Amino acid sequence: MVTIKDVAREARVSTATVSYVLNETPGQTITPATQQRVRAAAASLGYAPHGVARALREGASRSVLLNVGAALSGHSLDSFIAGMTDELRRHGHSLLISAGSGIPQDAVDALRPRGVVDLDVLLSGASDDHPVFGSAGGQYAGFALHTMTQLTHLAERGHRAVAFGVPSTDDPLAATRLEHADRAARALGMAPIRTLRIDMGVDRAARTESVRALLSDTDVTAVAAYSDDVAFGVLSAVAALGLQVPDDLAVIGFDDGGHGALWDPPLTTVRIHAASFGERAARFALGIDPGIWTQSPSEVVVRATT
Amino acid sequence: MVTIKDVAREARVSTATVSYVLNETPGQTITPATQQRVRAAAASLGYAPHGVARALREGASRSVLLNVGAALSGHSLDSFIAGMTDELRRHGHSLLISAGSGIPQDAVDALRPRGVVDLDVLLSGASDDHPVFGSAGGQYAGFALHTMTQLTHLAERGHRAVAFGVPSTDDPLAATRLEHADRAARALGMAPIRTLRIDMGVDRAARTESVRALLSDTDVTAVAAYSDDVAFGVLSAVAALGLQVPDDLAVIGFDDGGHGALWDPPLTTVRIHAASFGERAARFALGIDPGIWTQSPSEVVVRATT
DNA sequence: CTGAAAGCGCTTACAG
DNA sequence: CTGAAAGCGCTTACAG
Repeated sequence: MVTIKDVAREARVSTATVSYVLNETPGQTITPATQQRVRAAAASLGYAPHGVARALREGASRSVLLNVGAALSGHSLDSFIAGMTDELRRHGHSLLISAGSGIPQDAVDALRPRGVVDLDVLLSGASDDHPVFGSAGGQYAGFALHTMTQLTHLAERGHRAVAFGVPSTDDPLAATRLEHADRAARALGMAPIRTLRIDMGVDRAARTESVRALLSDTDVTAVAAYSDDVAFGVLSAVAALGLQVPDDLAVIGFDDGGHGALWDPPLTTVRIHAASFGERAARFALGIDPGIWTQSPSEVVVRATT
Repeated sequence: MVTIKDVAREARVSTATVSYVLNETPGQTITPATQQRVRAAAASLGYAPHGVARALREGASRSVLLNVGAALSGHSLDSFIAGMTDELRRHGHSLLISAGSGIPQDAVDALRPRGVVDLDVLLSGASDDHPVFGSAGGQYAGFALHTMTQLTHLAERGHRAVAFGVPSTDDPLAATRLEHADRAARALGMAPIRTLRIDMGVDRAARTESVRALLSDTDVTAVAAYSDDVAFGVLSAVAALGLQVPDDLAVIGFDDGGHGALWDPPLTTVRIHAASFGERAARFALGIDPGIWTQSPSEVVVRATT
């Protein structure tokens, strides 16, 4: 491998000069001729700085660690990661990813990332004024904001009594999401939210019974689902009951996975602009101002179930 | 932060001794009493080795870079990553992930991973005898093997003329997968595979027409789909045609995403044991023998569409 | 049985 | 305007 010493020898300068030129260190006064020689030497030798040596010297590697957490599911993750990767690369950094509960200390010790972000923490939206996930000056952050998008659509269609559909299996995020929904419903002047638990297995009968009970026991006219998958479960139950969507019950999914368009009827859902979140997360981790939102963080994809 | 020097001072030994003890360097002869002192000092100070310094000295960091590639979709990725992470951790390594086409050189320069794996390359299954993805002594590797699982199921149900359903949008993996399917069909004594292109947007009419044409122009009795999503598209077209699954046309998905169980009728599909692949990929990257398969790499989840 | 020292490849005060 | 040197925190021949 070629090191800074090789470049220095080739350009007939010291390693310090090579470092100054290649890093464009401010406040230096290297003559253009020397700079030229250094750059030419670096290029001809194919020099690439040794990131680990640099990290040792600087105290941190040019990387950011993202923990995607255990709670995660949903289709926006891919684009979140893509957005974060792109923005990080623009600043000369790489993305490291871990998956589990909490930031893995061994990875931090091994790679010394410059920044760290834990999606589990961010997505729970504990802090409404978070620089990454907060709306521009608004009251809702992260998933709370997207849930607001979801419920607002229902409110605009005239629904006043709504249920939030969650998987009947334990999901660590379900309780948080339910809170978001209830808060959004109240803010929109709706009745307190109901909970609809949907069996996500092959037990169609259980799903059908849950929806039947909801319809007969309450005056709920719409279901906001935890995910597109939960929405599919509700949809199949409504069909099994011989009822119509959206007339007998409106349904809206969450975190558009694309296949909602294939369902019959095609599923209305919330599309999360996760790439923007990823970019903001990257800037936040690097200590750069994320700036103001240039687009809405989420929007409703209207298809046929509302 | 606490360094090896601090531990050495606390234990009243040199840094070399600390290193030997903590790394259990073979061929050393440190007295149990000294070892005891060193370990106690390290524990009481909460010492954790500085991975970057170690990486500089050793020439590589204790990490492996996984590029998940552009071609990727499918639900087995999460468990692949989880499996790889777990196995790596068992060997004291961390997983770095990038997403794009090809291994990002800047990340390699920055982190100097000990190993590198490119999923795009592995999944195309170019090499049948690959230590990670090859079947135990068999002829099929990676996705080729799973496609074999998929087609074998159809053959066992008596199907002789089969179509492979791909998204009509360009997908870099589609051509490769189609080859796998054709190869599997021939090996199973079936007719050469047909191609069924499925529009994945809201254009239900296009999907219906594709399936209608397939049924009227050929003697195909079953569709092996590129993904569960493609299978859903076929299913909705069959329903729109007023036909029955599996009697008029059998359908099998690929890479079980769970929501196939919610469809009506529930989708038969192929479950890929991706965590095992992840573990093997980790061992391969570290230069450890992956060993023989302890379970089949993929299996058919029989539900109601075949 | 244990310690002093070199060196991995950089960056950055400091000297001239 | 540029160079010699220290130092980031480790590991590992080598000496004793």
